[in-house]
Amino acid sequence: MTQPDTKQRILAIAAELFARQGYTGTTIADIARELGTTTAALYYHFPSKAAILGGLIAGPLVGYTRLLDSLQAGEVAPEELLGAIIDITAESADLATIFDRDPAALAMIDEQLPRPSGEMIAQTVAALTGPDPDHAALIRANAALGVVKASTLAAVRLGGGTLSAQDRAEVLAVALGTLKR
Amino acid sequence: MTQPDTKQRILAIAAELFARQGYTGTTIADIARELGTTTAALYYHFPSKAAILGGLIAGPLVGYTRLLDSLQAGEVAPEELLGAIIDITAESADLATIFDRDPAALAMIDEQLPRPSGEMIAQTVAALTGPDPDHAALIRANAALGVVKASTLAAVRLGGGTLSAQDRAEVLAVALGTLKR
DNA sequence: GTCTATACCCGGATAGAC
DNA sequence: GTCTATCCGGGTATAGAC
Repeated sequence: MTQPDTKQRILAIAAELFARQGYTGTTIADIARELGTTTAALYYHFPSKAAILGGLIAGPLVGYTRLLDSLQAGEVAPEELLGAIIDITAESADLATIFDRDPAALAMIDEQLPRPSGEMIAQTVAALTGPDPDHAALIRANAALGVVKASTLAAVRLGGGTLSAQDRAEVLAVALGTLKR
Repeated sequence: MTQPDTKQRILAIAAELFARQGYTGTTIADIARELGTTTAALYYHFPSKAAILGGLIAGPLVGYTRLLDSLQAGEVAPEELLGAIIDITAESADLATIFDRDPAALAMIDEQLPRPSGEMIAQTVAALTGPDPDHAALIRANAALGVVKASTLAAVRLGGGTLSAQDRAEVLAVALGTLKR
């Protein structure tokens, strides 16, 4: 009930501004203004701008990492995998938008990640294609991820910030459809 | 046969660097270094960095504008429309990547466009859904465009820079599949 | 924890000689 | 058409008082 601490407020403000204006397009001064303080005050809570972004991804990242680890363990049905990615995307739509739109931001924190982002994507594609994929299989796996990203974000926008169960089912059905010939 | 004039070389270099590092992530100095001159020399050929980007889009833009105008005229089958977009995307894959990844770049030249980019996209979606679309139709139209973007670029990458007829057919089939329930 | 003030750097752009 | 030199603005980050 109490006012969330300053650190959390900063993260909330940053999430919104980064999503709206992009990471590089948002200045420390922008965040400070919204926060009602000066830029110097920000540096008491975070050592750098990159650290703020790092604080934003920390949460969703563990979820996605866990998901990828479960791929290692055994077979995961595409339905389950895509569904999970849809949920992660919807829950952190702001964040997905940031990285979708600002590769510089991604490059900036790529080294801080447990695994480089490119590897995580490759791993996801591999899980969707199965072993020894041909061109068509790769195209379809990429299509499925493209669908998930594009239409989940579109659906969240249409739903005013949330993904309805109906829309989720629709997105999932479409994404699964791309995998089948 | 002769060495392409400097203006064209600059555009070629910029296209590659913008695609690799993003628009904001590429400096005038980067381009000049690759060109083998200084930054000042660049400004003899182009009045600004934005003008270089403007020079890059000029070509593909007329193609896409023509396509949208043909939508106005009469009915265009989704197959034809999506096929055309696939071709435009493949032909200017670098460019597509730039705008895919750097909305700041898009905003920067949005005013120079004959129509704002958002309007062009809305028009494209509308052509795919038909009149009075419901949520599902909108999701599927966005999915189709997401497929076209993501998997055309993936296929071009796989093909070492070109889109084979086979891959084109595959992408188109997948994209069309998302529109049907 | 927050302020004022400022250092520092980097990127875009210009002036003017050659 | 290209150079050297430089300006200018903005953005990150720091120093040190309060």
